[in-house]
Amino acid sequence: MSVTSSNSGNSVGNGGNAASDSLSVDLSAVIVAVTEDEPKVLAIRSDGPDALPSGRLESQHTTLGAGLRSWVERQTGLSLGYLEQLYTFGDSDRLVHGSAQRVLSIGYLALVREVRADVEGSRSGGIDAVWRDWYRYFPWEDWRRGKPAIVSRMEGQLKRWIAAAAGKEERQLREARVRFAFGSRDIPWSDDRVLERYELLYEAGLVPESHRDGRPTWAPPREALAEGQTMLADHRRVLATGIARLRGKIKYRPVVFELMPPSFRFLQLQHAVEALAGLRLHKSNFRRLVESQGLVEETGEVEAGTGGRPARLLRFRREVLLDRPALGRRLPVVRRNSA
Amino acid sequence: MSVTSSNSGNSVGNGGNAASDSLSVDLSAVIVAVTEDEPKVLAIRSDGPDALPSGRLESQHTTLGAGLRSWVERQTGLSLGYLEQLYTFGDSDRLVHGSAQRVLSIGYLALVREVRADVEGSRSGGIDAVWRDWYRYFPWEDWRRGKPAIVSRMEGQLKRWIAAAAGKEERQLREARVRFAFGSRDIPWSDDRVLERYELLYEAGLVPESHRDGRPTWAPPREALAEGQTMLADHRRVLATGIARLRGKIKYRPVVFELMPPSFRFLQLQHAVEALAGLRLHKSNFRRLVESQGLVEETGEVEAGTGGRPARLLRFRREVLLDRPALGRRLPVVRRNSA
DNA sequence: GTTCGTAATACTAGAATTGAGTATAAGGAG
DNA sequence: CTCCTTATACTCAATTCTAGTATTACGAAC
Repeated sequence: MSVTSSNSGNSVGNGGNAASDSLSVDLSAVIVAVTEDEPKVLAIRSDGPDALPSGRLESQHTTLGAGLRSWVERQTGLSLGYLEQLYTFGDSDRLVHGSAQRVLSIGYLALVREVRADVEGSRSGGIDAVWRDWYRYFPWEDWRRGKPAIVSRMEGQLKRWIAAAAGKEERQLREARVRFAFGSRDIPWSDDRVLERYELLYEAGLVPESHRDGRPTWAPPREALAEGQTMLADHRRVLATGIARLRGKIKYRPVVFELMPPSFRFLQLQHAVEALAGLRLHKSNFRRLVESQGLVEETGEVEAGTGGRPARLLRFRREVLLDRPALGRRLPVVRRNSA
Repeated sequence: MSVTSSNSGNSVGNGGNAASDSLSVDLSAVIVAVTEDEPKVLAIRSDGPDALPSGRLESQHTTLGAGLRSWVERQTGLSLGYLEQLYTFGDSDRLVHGSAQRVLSIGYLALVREVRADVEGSRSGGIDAVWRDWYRYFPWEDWRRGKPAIVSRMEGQLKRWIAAAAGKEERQLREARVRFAFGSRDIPWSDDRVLERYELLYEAGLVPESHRDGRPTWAPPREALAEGQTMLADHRRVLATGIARLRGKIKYRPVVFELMPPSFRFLQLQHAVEALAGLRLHKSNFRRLVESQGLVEETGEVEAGTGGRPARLLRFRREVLLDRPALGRRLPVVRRNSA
């Protein structure tokens, strides 16, 4: 069955070759948890670089998301809570060898409530899945303890990449992109430009993947910067997309709670957000923000033994999931009359 | 080549059938323009219902987006400016007949600067492409002249759908979903929940598509509500996704300018945003918002003959595209010291 | 050639939200 | 009992929003 009966004859790409020359579709998942104030992602370990959990799409399930869910559950024993489609990656210039086969990969972001002990290092189904701190792959993204040293080193390298541009125009473009992604005097560093930063490093040849794919726009001195662990194929790019999306989303949707245990302390919540955003937050203002939105309620219990005054325990008010207005209103909508 | 060499044996869906049982991938595009203060979408006209421009993916181009671009340009003569991937639709429960073949469809959102006269009604390449006011497909989304009558009618129907729920729990869930999507006393109607509203109407059988697919959860009285024009297959769902994304995006990224002519008046800009958002905006506050962000600059010219005092013409400051900080900062980040 | 409708632009009082703290309470360890 | 640590409560100034009003300047109708 062809979806657009009216123009099913039109193809993307010049319609030379017939039906489809060997196309395969993978699903891959960025599965995130927060354990002890550190952001974790589920990775598949092997002799080569780590990979994200992924597998071939088959026509078993009615919904793409449902398919991913049941497959992850079977393979890892994890029950995914929140699940969201990220992006479909299909650029054939990112393939290791320009094989005739195009691989589409549909990336998903999943949030799970807590790391279950039996997953850590388990090999159910022959898969060796481990929880990894995601800053292992993106050390430059963690600003909780101030600007990481690696960022300064990168900035130096990027400056050379800018200087190495072909013409003046290209040079200015590169400079603007770097300033946008990494910040500058007037532009603050923004936590959710994870993908932009990674793409820039890829283009500048500062990340092993781009050499492997054979397409850096510039070769840095010697292996100037291989910091941050590589992943298989374009998985790091998918992960960057996931982190960016999550960082963007916590700002206007109560998704953090998908990562919290059923009851938690305020500071615990704050640390979780900080872990994800890679930033430190202002304590009392964060508290006010959460309280003013009615996102949590007290369980009635307190937790002592955390080294200070005992904290009241909180739980997420599930109701708000269906109530919460977008919260990021920006346009000045007319409320009553007037123009 | 298999992307995850470490676990290439694992497939989504139980690994019964081999490689792939006939999978085809389409690209489809929601191409938006604003003409004379009305939001337009490019539709393919035929004897059946309208369709979105779409075509089979082939392995010609290195990038999915580039493929879509060149194909649309060839077919319609339109040069797409802004292009963004929307979502990959692959739910096989939305297919007209449960054929064995699964169709994935990767939706894109494109913004074009202005309706070129030669496209209106042109049939370049045998395609009959027309610009349609998008409220033709979603009449309930236009609140610029207050709450549309159709919304009140829908609310009545939805109330019955709620009442027809199986158990108490299902009933409450339905109610919460309706309140979330359509607003209520305490929850304001939110312009960007276009998809949620459409999905709800689909489930409640208030939209012809759901009967066609044979899966309404409830049959409304007689053809109670067939308002808003249908589209082919799930194209209206794709369009809803596109509108929702665009409405969400104009709030924190300067994308409207992609739809404006090179120079324009303030009120013109405001009307464009209003057309997209389906809402009226507060004039002076909108002006302040735009000005305070340095999004525009005066061209030096004025435009008379608009019925009132002549307006200074503006142009978009392209620089901000690379500068603008996210603008929707929400988290209370620590700026200096302190905790 | 004055008057009226409409649009453009300027200005503003008051409310609400934020940023950045300080002050106080209440455990546990030594 | 004193100190360290964390929790919770309050505060104050700066900024940004809301909802206006006021003024300027055309074009058209009379």
